[in-house]
Amino acid sequence: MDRMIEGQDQGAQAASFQIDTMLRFKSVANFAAAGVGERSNLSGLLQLMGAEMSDVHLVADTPVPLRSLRAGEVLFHEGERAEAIYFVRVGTFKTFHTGADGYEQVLSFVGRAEVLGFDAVGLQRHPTAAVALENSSVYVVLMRDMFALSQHISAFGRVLHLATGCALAHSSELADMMAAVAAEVRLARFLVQLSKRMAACGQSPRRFHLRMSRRDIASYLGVAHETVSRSFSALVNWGYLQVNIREVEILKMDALKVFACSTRRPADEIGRSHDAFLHLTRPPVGHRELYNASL
Amino acid sequence: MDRMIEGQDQGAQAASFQIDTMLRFKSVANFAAAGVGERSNLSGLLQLMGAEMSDVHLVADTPVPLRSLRAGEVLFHEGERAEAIYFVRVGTFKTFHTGADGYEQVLSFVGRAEVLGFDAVGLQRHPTAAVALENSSVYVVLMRDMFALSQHISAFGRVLHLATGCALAHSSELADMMAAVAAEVRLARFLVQLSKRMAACGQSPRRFHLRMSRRDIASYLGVAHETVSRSFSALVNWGYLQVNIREVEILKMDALKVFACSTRRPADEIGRSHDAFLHLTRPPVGHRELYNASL
DNA sequence: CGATCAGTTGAAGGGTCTCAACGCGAGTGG
DNA sequence: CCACTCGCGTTGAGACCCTTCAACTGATCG
Repeated sequence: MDRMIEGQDQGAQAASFQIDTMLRFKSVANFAAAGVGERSNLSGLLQLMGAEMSDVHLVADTPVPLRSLRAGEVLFHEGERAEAIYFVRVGTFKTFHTGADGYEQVLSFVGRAEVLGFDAVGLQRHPTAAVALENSSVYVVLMRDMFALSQHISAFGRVLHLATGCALAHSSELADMMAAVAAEVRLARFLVQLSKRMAACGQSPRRFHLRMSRRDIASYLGVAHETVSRSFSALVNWGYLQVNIREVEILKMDALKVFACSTRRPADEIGRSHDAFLHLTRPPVGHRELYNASL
Repeated sequence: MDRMIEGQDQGAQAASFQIDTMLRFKSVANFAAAGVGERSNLSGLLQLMGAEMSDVHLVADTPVPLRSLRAGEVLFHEGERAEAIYFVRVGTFKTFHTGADGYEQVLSFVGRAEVLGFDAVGLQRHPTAAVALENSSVYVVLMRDMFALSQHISAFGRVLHLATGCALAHSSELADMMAAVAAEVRLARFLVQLSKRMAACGQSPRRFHLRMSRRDIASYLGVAHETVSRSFSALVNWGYLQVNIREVEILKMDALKVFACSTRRPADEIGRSHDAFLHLTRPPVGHRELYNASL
């Protein structure tokens, strides 16, 4: 709403956009000197993001730097000047916002073939931080190259739009998560969402390994980490899944999904199936009727 | 419905209460400058979004359809086929997701010069619905035109990227909102955020009119609507602001911002300790280090 | 082997949800 | 014009889930 374009290269502007893309990639050398490891090219990025092969071969030789991170390493800090956006090639990240009192609010978990740092576009600085949860590597696309690339290479423009659209959709899932008042429901939704994303990556949707700690999950879901632990125990007791520290196996996927759909009850809907007596560690479905809409 | 152009010109307000909405729009400087005269071409859109004039004049004659909506009217339904993205020219919208049981989760409030419906890019259908909270109008950019426009017209590409980046940043603010467990803090953050956005639109950040109902706010904040009401009362009692139904006036902006920063735990202690109302420096009881995770 | 951290579980207290009731304004139709 | 309805907003009271503090286990590490 205020300043927009002036951030990256206001002097350049329209004229610079006519410059050949390859020329602008001189900056790659600088980046490599700054500690970026091996180099890859645009075709790899586009394939990763699922672009059509017919589009890919045209631009196969455009270089794109790559950056590898160890578990716990920081990709970018909060408030840092935003110099690039990133596409996750392998690994997992968490993005978070640190409050004035030091409270760490996890905002998203980002996996393979997803974008990182795009929310810095339009601001000069990253509004969030990102750290690797495991050994990972990302494609690095400099901000000043982004506009040119998306204009000159249609495949990249499409990929970028798709990825940001998905990122936007993901962030609304976070709201869905927190919308559920009951902590067990939040956790169930989290697991269902995770399961879907595992499936999308070609991995098993029923049995997977959590990359994030209980504290991260707790922050993401907006509850205390003890509550996450208790919720895991509850879901196990009810037979939905099996848990061993960070190994999760979903035993009854359909039932879990149904359970995950329970939301705060709308004001106009009145649950009549009231049974005040079964409220202790019991039925997998239908317990705590107060929060479940009668199905 | 009592809708008014809140903000800097209180004098003109009282008189314009009874005047037809459209007439009032013409009388306000902002709208007059933006050109209410149905200039439905790309240059209007780009100006709205803050693009540089040097970029705008080059493409001034590309037509872009416009759509007007009355208060309560639906822009697009959830699950509907996504055919376009929208840029808000005038008015306010809410986007929301309807659960299987009918619970309506509000995901965002979208105002002037912001994007709507971009999360549908990549999916064929809108993952969320959008309805107008007041009489509004939007620029309509068809999906099939979007790629071409952003490739051939650099200004549009920039504007699109910036807008989506802002949308992403906004959605993370929602998480910040829900992260604060205390309901009063959530509401305080909501008001602070709203205040900033009003200021960004050139309107008064201290006194404004809420376009959304208590229920919408409640859904957005993830609490019951009664709790929102109680939280308003609490903030008023503590002297932070004055409220009359949907009219809000912030009395102590700095104190409110400080209060909004408190995470987790009794908003009580902070709010009630205003014996000496010079209580600006408040380390919010930092005993929440437990939530800091590894780095 | 202490030290530290992640994860689990228990007990107590408090904040929020739900269920009520009430006042208020707008739209409606007799 | 007025009674009526309906939705919005407020407030009170009780139930209950979550937070907090605490202790305990097991794993990793120097």
